[in-house]
Amino acid sequence: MKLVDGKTISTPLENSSQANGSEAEIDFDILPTLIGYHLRRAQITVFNDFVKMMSEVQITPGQFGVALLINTNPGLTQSALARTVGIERSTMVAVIDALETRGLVERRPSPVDRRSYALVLSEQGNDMIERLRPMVAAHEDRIAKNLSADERAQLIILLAKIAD
Amino acid sequence: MKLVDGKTISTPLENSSQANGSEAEIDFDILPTLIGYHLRRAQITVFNDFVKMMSEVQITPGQFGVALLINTNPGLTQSALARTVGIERSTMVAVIDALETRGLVERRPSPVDRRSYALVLSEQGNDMIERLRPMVAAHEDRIAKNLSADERAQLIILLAKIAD
DNA sequence: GCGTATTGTTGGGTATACGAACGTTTTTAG
DNA sequence: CTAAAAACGTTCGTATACCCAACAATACGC
Repeated sequence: MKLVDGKTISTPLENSSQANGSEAEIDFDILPTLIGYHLRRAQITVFNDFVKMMSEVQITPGQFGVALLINTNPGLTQSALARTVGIERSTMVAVIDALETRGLVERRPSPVDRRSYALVLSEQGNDMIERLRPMVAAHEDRIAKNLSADERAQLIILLAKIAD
Repeated sequence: MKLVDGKTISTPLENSSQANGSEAEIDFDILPTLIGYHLRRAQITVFNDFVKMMSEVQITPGQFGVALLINTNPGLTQSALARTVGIERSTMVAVIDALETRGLVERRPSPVDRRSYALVLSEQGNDMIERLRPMVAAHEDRIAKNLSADERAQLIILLAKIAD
C-alpha cells in the first residue's frame, strides 16, 4: 500500500475571493478531528521513510515484520504467522512467496503436520535481518524525531489500544 | 513448550503440534517497540471498522475525505484536491470517477479554465455527507472506545507530530 | 507568439488487503 | 472407529491506494 509521498500540503494563500477553482485556503472541515485521518497521514510518512531508508535492501515494512518473526521463531506456520500479525492466511501467501523467491525464506515440510510448512530463514535471510536491525532502529528514531521518549512510549500504548 | 526452536534444542517431535492453533508463545522480538508496527495494525483495524460501519452507504475513508472536502469547498479542481490530500492527479481520477458514477459528484466546466472541472456535490452527495457525519462520529467513538478523551486528543497530537 | 507548465486522462506497475472456494490433511464428535 | 468438522495452504476475484510516463488540450510567462 504505497501511499502518498510525504510532502506537506502547503496551501498557498491569498486569493480567497474566488470559489476554489484555483488554489486558495481550503477548509478541512472535521478531518483534523478524526483519528482515522491522522492515522493515515502518519502511516504514509512512516511507510515512505521506511521504504526509502531500506532501499538498498529492497524490503517493505510488512516483509520485514514477517521475516523478523520467522527469524525469532523458526518453524512457524503461515497461518500462525498470519494470526500473529493480524492478516488473512490468503494474504500471507504472497508475502512468503516474495520472500521465498528472493531466497530469504524456506518452506520446509512440517514434521508434525503435512498440511503446513515450517518456515525458516535461509542463511541469507538471517544475515539480512541482522543487517536491518540497526537500520530499522535508525528509521524509528527518524520518524520519532519530534517526540520525546515519553511521548513515543505513550503513542505506542495508545495505538495498541486502538488495534486491540 | 516452546515452538520449534531451530537454534537451541530443535526437536521437531516434542511439541504438541498445537503450537500454532492454540497460539503458543511467539516471540515478537522488537516489533512491539516499533511505532511503524503499531501504526500499521491500528490502521488496518480502523479501515476495516470504517468500511464495515459504512457498508449501508458503501463508502471508503478515502472517498469520504474527498467528498467532504468538495462539500465544504465547492468548485475545487481535481488537481487542487489531489494536492490537498496528498495524492497524484492520476489517482484522483478514479476516486472522482467512482463518486460521479454513483451520482454523488458533478464535474462542471470551470468558468475560468477550460482544462479543468469545478467539482461540486449533487443534492444526493450533500445529503449523503450529512447522513455520514454522525456515522463517522460513531465510528470514531468505536475505534477510540478504549481511550479516554484526553488520550484521544493526545493521540491526535502525537500522530500529527509524526506526519510532519 | 513560442516555449513551458498545468489539467485531466489513460495505461502499466506495485503493494496490500479481503472473502469464497478448493483439495488435502488433521481433529473432533458420536 | 468412522463420519463430520475444522484447519492448512492455495488460487481467484475484488478492492483500495498509490506511483510514473505519456498524451492532447489549454493556459501562462515573457
